[in-house]
Amino acid sequence: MVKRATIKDVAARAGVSIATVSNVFSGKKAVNPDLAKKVEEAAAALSYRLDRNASQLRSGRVQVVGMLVPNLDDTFFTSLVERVERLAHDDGYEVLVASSRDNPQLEISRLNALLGWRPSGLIAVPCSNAIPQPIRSEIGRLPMVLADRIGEDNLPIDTVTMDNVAAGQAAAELLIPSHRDILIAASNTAIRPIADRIAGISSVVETHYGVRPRIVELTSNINAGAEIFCDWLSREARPEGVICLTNVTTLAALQAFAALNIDIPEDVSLIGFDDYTWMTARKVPLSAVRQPVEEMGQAIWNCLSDRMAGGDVPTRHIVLPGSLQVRRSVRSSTSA
Amino acid sequence: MVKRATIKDVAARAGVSIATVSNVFSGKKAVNPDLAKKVEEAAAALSYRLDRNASQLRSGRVQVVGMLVPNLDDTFFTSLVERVERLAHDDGYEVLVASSRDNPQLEISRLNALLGWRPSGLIAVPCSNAIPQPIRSEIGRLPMVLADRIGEDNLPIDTVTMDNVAAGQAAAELLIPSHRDILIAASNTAIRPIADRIAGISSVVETHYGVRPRIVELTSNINAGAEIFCDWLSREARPEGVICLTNVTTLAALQAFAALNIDIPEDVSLIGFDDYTWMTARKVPLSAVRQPVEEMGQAIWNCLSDRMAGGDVPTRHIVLPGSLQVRRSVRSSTSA
DNA sequence: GACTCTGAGTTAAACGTTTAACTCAACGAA
DNA sequence: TTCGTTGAGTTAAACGTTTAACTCAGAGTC
Repeated sequence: MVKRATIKDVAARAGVSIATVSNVFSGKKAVNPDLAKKVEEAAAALSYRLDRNASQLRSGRVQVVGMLVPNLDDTFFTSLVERVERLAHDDGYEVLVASSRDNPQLEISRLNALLGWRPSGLIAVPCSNAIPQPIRSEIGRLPMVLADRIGEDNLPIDTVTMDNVAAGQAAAELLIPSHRDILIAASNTAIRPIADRIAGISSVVETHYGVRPRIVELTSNINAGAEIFCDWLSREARPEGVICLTNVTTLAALQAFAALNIDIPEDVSLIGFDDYTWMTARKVPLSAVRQPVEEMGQAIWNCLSDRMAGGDVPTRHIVLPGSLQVRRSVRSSTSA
Repeated sequence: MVKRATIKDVAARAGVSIATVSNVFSGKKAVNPDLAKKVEEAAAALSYRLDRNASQLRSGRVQVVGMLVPNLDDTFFTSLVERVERLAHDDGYEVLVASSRDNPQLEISRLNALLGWRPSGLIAVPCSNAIPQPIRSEIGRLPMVLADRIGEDNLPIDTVTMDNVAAGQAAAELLIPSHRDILIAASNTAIRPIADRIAGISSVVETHYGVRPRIVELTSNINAGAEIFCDWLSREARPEGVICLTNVTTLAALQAFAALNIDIPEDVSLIGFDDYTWMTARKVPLSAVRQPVEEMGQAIWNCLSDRMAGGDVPTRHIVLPGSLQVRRSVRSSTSA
C-alpha cells in the first residue's frame, strides 16, 4: 500500500506553493496557464487525488446529501434512489444511501451515521409512521425532505407523497360497476399509505353498497402471503374483485390464484399498486395504480435544493396523483 | 441554521480537555465514569455529533467502502448492493453507492468521485468489458473486488462472477431432449456474461444438432425489445424453445408472445435468466437460471475484507454456479 | 517620476478531530 | 524514605485542505 500523494507533494514537484495547486483545481483564483500545466502534470505523475475529508473539513461546503430508505429490495425505493441520484448528481451533489431495513432501531443508527457526514441535506422515507428522533432534532437546522411514509400531517418538514386516498378511490371505482364483493389485500395496515388506500377504497365501496370491504393482511413476504391467502380463500367466500395494495401483496395473490387455478379476470378481477414491467408481460396484463416515481423524485429534489439554497421557503407538503392503468385483469361490466 | 457544536464546545461545557471527550467517544482510553457521564450529558445538551471528515482526516482510518454498479434500475444490482451493504454494515463499514448508468464516461467520473473519499476498499461492477482507468491505476494500492461483468481473464484484481458458460449449458440441456429449434434472446451480445451464456448454449446445441442456435438481439429496453421480437417472429420460423439471457429480454419476449397470442409452453418453451419473484406468480411459472446473488454478495465481501485486513492474499477469481429452476414453462419430452 | 492599481503568486492560519508525549498524584515495594 | 509504576488526565502537534491576508512586480495615470 503506497502512501498517497498530497497537495504538498504536487506543489513540491511543480515548484509552486500549495495555494497555487489548490487554485488550479478549484478555479477560485486565476493561475498562469504555464504554471497550471506544470501543476497538472505533477498531479498526474503522482496520481494525486483531492481528499474530500480535508477539503470539506476546511471549506465547510459539503456537496453531499443523505438518503434513507426502508429497504433496497423494493423497486419503488430503488427507483426513487435512482431518480434522486441522477438529479443530485446533475447539480453536483453526491448521494449517500442508507437502508433502515424496516427496522426503527436501525433507522436511528443509520440516520446518525448519515448525519455524521455533515451532509447539506437529507431525504428520508421513514420505515414507520413515527418521525425518528435524529430527524426531529435536525428540524430547522438541516434542509430535509420526507417522502412516502409520512404518519403525521402538518409536519414542519417538507414532504412528498402520493395521494393514496384518491388512488384507492380510483381503484375502487374501476371495480364498482361490475363487482359487488370487493376484497382488499394489504401488507401492513398500520402504515399510513396503506391505511390511506384502504380508506379511499372503503369510502367508495361503502357509499355504493353500504358495507365496508373485507380486508386480508398478507404480510410483507410473498410466500407467506400466498399461503395465508390460499388458506383464506379456502375458508371464505371468493370475492369478485381484489385490490392488492402493494407489489408484494399482488405477487402473493397471483401465486395463490395460480395455485388454486383461479383465472383472472374470469373468476376474479385484480388491481395492483405500483406499476411494474412484469405486470404487462402476461397474457392478461394487470391493471394497477401507478405511483409517480419520476415526479416524486423530481419533487423531492426540487424541495431539497430550494431549501439548501437558503431563503425562508415556507414548508411544503406536495401530494402527487397516482394514475390508474386500466388493463385486462378487470372484468368489464358487460359480463356482470 | 445554527452552528454545530464541536468537540471543543463539549469539552468546555463538561469542564474537561478535548482529548478526554475524544476518549469518551472512541473508548481508546479509560475515563472516570463520573467524568464520562458529564461529557455525555454535555454532548447531549449541545446535540453534538462527531464530524466524520475531521475524524477520518486525522486518524487515516476510514471505515468506508465504495461500490459502483452499472445502474440502480436492475434488481440484480440492487440486490447485490443490498447484500453487500448489510455485510459491510455488520463489520462497521459504510457503503458509498454510485451508478455509472451504463455509461463508460460517467463510470470514470463516478469512480473518481468515489475514490476522492479515500475509501478503504472498492467494489465495482464495470459497465463494459473494459477495466476503467481509475481502477487500473489503483491496482496494488487499494483493496478492490470486481464482479459480474469482467471482460478480461487473469486480472490482478479479485473477481466474483457466475459461471455463465455452465449456466448456458444447463439451460440448453433442459431444452435439448424435446426441442430441436432453439432461439437465444440476448440483450447486448458484446458484454462478457452474455457472450459466455451464448457460448454455453451454443456448444451444447452444436454437439447435439450440429448447428448453432439462432440469436436475436432485443436491446436493453423492454418495449423496444418486444417490438423487435414481434417483428422477428413475423419474419422467421417460430422456434420451439427460447432462452432469454436477461431479465429485460425475458420480459420483452413475454410481451411479444402475449401480443401474438403464443402460449407457453404449448406453442413455445421459455427459460429466463435471473430468478425474480414475479416469475412464479403466474399460471405457468417460468423456468430460469438463478444467479446466486446472496452468495456473490458474500464472496465479494469476504474477498474485500480479507484484502482490507492486509496480508499478502493471492488474487482470487471466484466463480459461483448458477442454479436451474425447473418450472412449467418448458414443455416436457413426452409431448415431443 | 511618483502614485496607485491590479493580478498572480505566497504565507500561514484555520477546520474538528486523534494521538503521541507529557504531567502529576496516588500507590506499593524495597 | 525513596523510587519506580501505574492510571487518568492534559497539551499540543499533526492530518490535507482552503482562504484571508500579504508581497511584489508590472502597468497605468497624472
